[in-house]
Amino acid sequence: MENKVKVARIQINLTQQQLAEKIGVTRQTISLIEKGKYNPTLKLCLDICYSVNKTLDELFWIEKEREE
Amino acid sequence: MENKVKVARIQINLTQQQLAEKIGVTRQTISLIEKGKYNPTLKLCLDICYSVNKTLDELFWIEKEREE
DNA sequence: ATTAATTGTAACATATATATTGCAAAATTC
DNA sequence: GAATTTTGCAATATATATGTTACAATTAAT
Repeated sequence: MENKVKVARIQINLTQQQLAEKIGVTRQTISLIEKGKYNPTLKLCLDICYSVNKTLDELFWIEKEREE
Repeated sequence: MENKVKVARIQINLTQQQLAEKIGVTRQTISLIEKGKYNPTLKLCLDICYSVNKTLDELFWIEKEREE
């Protein structure tokens, strides 16, 4: 579950801890999401988006791999 | 957790059952998501997007309510 | 080089997303 | 309007997202 959370977070100069607090989630959750090891909930994705001023597509969109 | 899944699904003429099968999930899950009673997983959101040819922002984006 | 701050990760607990089955209500079709 | 399809929903079960705590590894600051 790759994404661009880490880049966006660093762009606005937040640590995982600070982002987590802003959202109201634990740092571990942020860490695991950034590492692509979690499949986050839509609500959490939205909260992350709001906190870093990005949209869902900007942070979480993944082009569908072609199926032939 | 409002969204535009139902509209998109009807646009391409699928029943909940058909969409569910296309995605590999149960009809109940689709039903609850359309009703806004579920907070789906990012992976599931993406799979729905792929199945109805929409992006995350198109189906699931919710403008942040202004806080003050 | 040490210290402090940040991040990765593991084990276990809890909350909740999703599955399963079944049936009732609505909507479509004939 | 009866039959069929589609959808809503309830109860229970299972899988997994997230929390909690703690510590190691890495990076930044002094």
